[in-house]
Amino acid sequence: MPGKTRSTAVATTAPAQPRTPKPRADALRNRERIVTAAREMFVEFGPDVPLDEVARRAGVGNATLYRNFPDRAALVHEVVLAVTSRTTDRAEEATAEEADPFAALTRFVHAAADERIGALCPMLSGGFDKDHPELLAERRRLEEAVEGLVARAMSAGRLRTDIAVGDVLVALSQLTRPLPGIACPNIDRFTHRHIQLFLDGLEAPARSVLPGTAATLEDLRRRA
Amino acid sequence: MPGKTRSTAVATTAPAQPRTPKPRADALRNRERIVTAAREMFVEFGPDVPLDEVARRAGVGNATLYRNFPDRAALVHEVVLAVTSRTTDRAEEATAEEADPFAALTRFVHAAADERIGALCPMLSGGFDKDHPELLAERRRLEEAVEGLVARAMSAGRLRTDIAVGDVLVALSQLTRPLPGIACPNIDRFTHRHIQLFLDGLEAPARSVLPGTAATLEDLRRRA
Amino acid sequence: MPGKTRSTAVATTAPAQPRTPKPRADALRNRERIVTAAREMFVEFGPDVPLDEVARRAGVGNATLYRNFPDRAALVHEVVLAVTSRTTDRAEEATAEEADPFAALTRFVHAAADERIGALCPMLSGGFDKDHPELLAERRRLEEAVEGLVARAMSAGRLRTDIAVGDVLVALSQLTRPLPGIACPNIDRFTHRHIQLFLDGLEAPARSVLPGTAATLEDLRRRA
Amino acid sequence: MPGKTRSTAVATTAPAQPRTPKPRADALRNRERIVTAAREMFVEFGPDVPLDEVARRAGVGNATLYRNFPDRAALVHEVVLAVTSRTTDRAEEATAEEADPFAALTRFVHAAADERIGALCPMLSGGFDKDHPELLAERRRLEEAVEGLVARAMSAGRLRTDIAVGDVLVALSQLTRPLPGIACPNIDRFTHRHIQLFLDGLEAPARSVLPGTAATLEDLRRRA
DNA sequence: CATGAATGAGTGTTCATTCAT
DNA sequence: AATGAATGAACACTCATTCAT
Repeated sequence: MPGKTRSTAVATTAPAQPRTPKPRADALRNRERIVTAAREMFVEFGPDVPLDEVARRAGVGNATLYRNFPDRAALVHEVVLAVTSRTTDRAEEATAEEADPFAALTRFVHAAADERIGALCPMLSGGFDKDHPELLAERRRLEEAVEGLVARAMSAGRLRTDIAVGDVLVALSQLTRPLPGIACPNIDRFTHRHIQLFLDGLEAPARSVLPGTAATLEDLRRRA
Repeated sequence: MPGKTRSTAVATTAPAQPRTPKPRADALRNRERIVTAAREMFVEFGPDVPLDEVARRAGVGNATLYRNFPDRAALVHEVVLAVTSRTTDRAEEATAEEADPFAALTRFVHAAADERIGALCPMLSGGFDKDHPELLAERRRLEEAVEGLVARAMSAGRLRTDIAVGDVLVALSQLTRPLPGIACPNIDRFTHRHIQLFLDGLEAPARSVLPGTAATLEDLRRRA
Repeated sequence: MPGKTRSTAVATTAPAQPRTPKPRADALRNRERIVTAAREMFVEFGPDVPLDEVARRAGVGNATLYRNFPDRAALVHEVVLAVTSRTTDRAEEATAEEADPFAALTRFVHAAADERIGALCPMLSGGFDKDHPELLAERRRLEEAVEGLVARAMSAGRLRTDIAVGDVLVALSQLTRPLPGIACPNIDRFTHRHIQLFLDGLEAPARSVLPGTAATLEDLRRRA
Repeated sequence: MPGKTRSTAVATTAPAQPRTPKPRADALRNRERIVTAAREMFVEFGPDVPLDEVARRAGVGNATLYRNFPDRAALVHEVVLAVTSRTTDRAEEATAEEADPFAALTRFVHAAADERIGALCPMLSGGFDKDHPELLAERRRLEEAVEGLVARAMSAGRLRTDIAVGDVLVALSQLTRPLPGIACPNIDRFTHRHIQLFLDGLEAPARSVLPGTAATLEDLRRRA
């Protein structure tokens, strides 16, 4: 069921709240522009970009940004949510549209790179709540989707069996992680190569014995 | 000839220099402590740590740090140099001490991870001179050493032939790149797994056709 | 046409500029207060006063100062512009209102002292662009005005002919130059005496042969 | 009796002090070099030059400077003393060697400019004791010498009678005051012209009525 | 509701002065 | 006695966040 992209975060707690009269069209557009600008700039310059710059790129005043996201953590939260959601969409698409299980995994991995999943890494640093329920839910949705891809590929005997979804997602994130201040087009030239090499290493039969133990996404959260 | 670690930049090679009277023991020790502290903290918190914190960790006043390194760029420069040098040493050790070519490469890659080669990535962002002659020389030394490892493994038919030294070093750096604000021991639990998966993907015979073209270290420099 | 005081640099000449929406009243007032405070403090303590102190005297936060003037040079620039402009106004007033040519020059010279023209001297030292077009234009306006005063006095045979406008302005600036850290009222007690002595020396007929050659304002700029 | 230059400040209180064994030749030379360097750099860059730079120009370590002059005030004190003393020497020379009283005054004034008497102005700002007995004595010596020049020129009817020694010295100092950061040779091209104009204004008969009252050097001290 | 302006706290860097060799 | 190194306090400037229009 692909394409089930999350809607705005604040909107949906109770649908029948008379005190939030009307989310005014342009206000929503502003909010969206801010998130988009933030995602781009976090990718390009790291998660420490001056928020005033984000506001400028979004074409709004800085105070508008702060009205929508009370502090940097809130904005990071939203961007993480958005990237996770879009990545999950890619996983679901790959699941739905690729017949071959390993081809599905491969397609997802490269698509996730294009979604800048690597940008999540540096964003997880700062003091923002990685255990926020909303985030947890989204992460679980992602994990489930990728879990499906992994399980199917394993069942088909195409994937080595000593790895888990956490391994895929962490390595993938690291390999696609942007270098702050570096224009992205250039780095892409290499990342898809490296992702592919990594995929080749994931393929069955295993060519080595891996140290440590396979990782889930929750392991990752606990790492912090 | 392993272990040829670079000594400090200022250290006089010729003892008979009348104009550099005496490099005073404690001053050198201080300089060394600063570089060490900086390396640790750059790895742990990223290259934007307050220099005052670095000074505190090194146990010196902030001005002492500035006496030795006029600005942040100079300190980053020195740390990059140090990490590069130590990594090269590991490459030379592996070359000298491992008979099997692929085992040598494997040993080097894991050793480089322990040297935190990934810490170089975020350090390359800021405004510091990536083309400094000293750095260039050291980078060339590293490239040559790894080039040797790669060539030998290829000749032995153990390494796929559509990759180059740049692919190894970039992917390696990315995979071992620290998450700012995250204690390292935890991350290590995973990185060596992922490095190994990547190595498995490098092994001959190639399991896929790679997109793009193989990369040298100079390609990387030019990416910026 | 006296009294044509320069207005603020940003002030829009054409009222129909859609992209500079509204110069907000209080912001302009703040800007003006900063310039005034800076002028006073530069005169009193020299051009090296902590900008935080200037901000405090202006009754604004330091960041407000930096918002209006990105660095010290920008603030100096504005103050130099203001002092030059006000001095020019005095010259034009004297020209317009005094019938006797030498009386006009005399009046201007004493008025320029009261405008603290001497404060310009120390401000010309630091690294700020003395050739900025805006400054150049204003300096030319001043030079022209004083040139008029000098020429008229010379034509009337009241001024010795071996001097030029640069001599007047430089000597005047030097004689009225403030002593950093000294309250101004005291120094005034003497400066007008010395200015007068200098004027007496300027009067025709010349009582000596001057060394060197007469100076224009551009000579002065080139001195730096 | 010209040439009676003051000897070093600290040396001569009592010649037979057993606890100050021997002022070691090189130590004295160092002290002298420091004062000379300081005089030059105060003139060239103002009295705020980093003392480390002064030490470097003097060719000694910074600590040597601090051994001789416990703080900046002490160094300024010494330089003021030296300049005052040398200026006095010029006054005494002019008195002794010039027959014509006004020629003597003229010669002195130009000579004082060459001694950079103007450098005293900015040095009087900082927190240093202008009433130090040593300084007071030297200032009195200068005042007496110039008083003599002025009195003689007045008696001869060559000097207007509504001025005093303070007027001469203050205006002279101001007119020859260096612009920090500006090479001196250039400024000289103008100063001697302006001094001459001022002298012409001093000449009898007076061409105007001066405001305020004539000033002594002690008036100047009190200004602060 | 949206904005530009204001703010204070934080960081990089310099310098006068003291300390250890 | 002389030196290079060390230090903390000061200042310039930036940025997240709040306020007034």
